Amino acid sequence: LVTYNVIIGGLFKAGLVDEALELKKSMTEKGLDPDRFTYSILIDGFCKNKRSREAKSILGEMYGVGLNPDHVAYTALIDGFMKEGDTEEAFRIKDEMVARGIKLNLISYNAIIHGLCKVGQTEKAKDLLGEMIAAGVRPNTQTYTSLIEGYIRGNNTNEAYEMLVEMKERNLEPTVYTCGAIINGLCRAGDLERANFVLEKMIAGGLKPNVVIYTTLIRSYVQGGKLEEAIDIFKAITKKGILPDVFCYNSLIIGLCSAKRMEEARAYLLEMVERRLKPD
RNA sequence: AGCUUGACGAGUUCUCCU
Repeated sequence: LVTYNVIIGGLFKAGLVDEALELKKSMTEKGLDPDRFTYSILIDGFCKNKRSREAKSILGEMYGVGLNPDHVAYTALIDGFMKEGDTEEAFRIKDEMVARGIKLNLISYNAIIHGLCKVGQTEKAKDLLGEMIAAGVRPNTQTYTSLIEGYIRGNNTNEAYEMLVEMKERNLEPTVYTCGAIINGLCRAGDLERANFVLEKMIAGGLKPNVVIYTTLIRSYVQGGKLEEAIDIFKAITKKGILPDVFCYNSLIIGLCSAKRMEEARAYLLEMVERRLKPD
């Protein structure tokens, strides 16, 4: 049974939905009944393949065979609808879950909060933060990072800062992700000065900026027409041993191309191929 | 030394600026 579950999960991850369902059918034919894990894998599998509707019908099937979906099954489904942008349906599932006496945990709340922040409903996400705290579920760094990102994307710097403060009050330390979200927000607001300030702060605080952070800055310099600075960062990080990824190369190449510096752009293209990166 | 069948795992590029 465990073997089947693992393989079904693997097929879903590879996008082979039909094959996964085939395998589920054949296990039933062999007299092996899918268990609660199998069903959660199916639900999550459909969701990850953007087929949350079908995932929901699996939930019905579970009840049909007398298995009670647990918080994992419900959370997977909620996350699926959230990722498809159907927040209404996600909330209906959440209500159903609560009505059946299943409590939301940290992961469930994070899925909802992250989804809301992504679609710009950060205020509603903040309400859920309140709800989870009231329910005795402790938010973690990831919870606050989602909220900070949401506020910063909505140009609500004050609220974003407020979240950062609240996070620290709970003894939660910002991570590279948190700083990345903040730097990205500042860059998009055109405030490179403060973005660099945050960068300094994070280094001073013992966090190591990664390619993602530097790509954010490179892109921002490129957009601001400061191509030389962008190239400098690129060279500096390569020297530090940080390997530029496709995103990073693309950002720089875009800058060079718009400045009609095609020779250099071509050189970077060759360099990325040499590094076994696949230009997209 | 081994994150050991299932859920959030978060931040960065482009698609001619909608």
